[in-house]
Amino acid sequence: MQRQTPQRRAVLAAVSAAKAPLTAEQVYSAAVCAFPHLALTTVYRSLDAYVEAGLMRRSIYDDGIARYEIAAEHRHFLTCTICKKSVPLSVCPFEQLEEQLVRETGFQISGHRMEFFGVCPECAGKQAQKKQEDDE
Amino acid sequence: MQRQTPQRRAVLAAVSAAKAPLTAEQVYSAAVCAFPHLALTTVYRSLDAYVEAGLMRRSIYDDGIARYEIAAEHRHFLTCTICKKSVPLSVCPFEQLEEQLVRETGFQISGHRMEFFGVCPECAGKQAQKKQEDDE
DNA sequence: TTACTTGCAAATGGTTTGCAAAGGG
DNA sequence: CCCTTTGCAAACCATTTGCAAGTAA
Repeated sequence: MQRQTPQRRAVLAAVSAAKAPLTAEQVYSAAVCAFPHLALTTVYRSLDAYVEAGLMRRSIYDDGIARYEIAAEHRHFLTCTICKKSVPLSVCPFEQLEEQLVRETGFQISGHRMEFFGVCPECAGKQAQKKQEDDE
Repeated sequence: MQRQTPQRRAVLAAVSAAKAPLTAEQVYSAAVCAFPHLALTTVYRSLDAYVEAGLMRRSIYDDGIARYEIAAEHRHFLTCTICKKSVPLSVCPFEQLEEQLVRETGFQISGHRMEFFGVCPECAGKQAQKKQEDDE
């Protein structure tokens, strides 16, 4: 993270504006409006630079695709295993647990990730509907 | 998961014997001894079949590579961000939190994943040592 | 017998890298 | 000016897929 460029500003703006973690492709789509000549490669390198600088966090989801978000925004999500929709959670009850882990393992804990998986109300409704149709 | 084959038995045995989640490559290495003509593709397909059947769980780590483990073994890990070593945790204090999430979101929760990141005692020691050398 | 499985080889696709040109400080 | 950054194209590499031959039930 040594230099400011319009490309990096566009990338940062895109990630900052998002209300959920974005894929590199999504960042590209959002940033290309602000900087039309942008290359996807540059998005990857800018994101890496921001992660390296500690400004963003990178998580690889179960689909194998990485998402990026502002590091300061410490959030957890509840993800529907059917439609992949994510609901951000407000709670993060782990400070206490982290202290305990430090005592037990000697690690200097720098972060954590937690994700719940399940079926959201809409998908559950559709499944029930489908099952009923199949039974007829 | 419709048929039993020596290949699948070898794959299941490898994952069962492991004390930590394995990559497909690692499963292959372990299973090839029991079944020398095994193909990596077959390992992937067998693992998929077991995951589909609910017998195994698949998680993609931050290096982008998937690990497989027996689904019944519900465990969390503490991972060193420097040497990547993982320490399995004994605790899983989330049943209560899951209930709360069901009430708040209406999701039918089927699972979760939680991972802590930090620096293990050895890496911290090496870092301190290196810093001291740099200062001289 | 007859689907399901396997092995091989090739394709896929998100991500990374080499290199010459562009541009920030 | 120097060194980082960019864009393009090509490489990477874990994983997936097509297909013909093999095999469990």
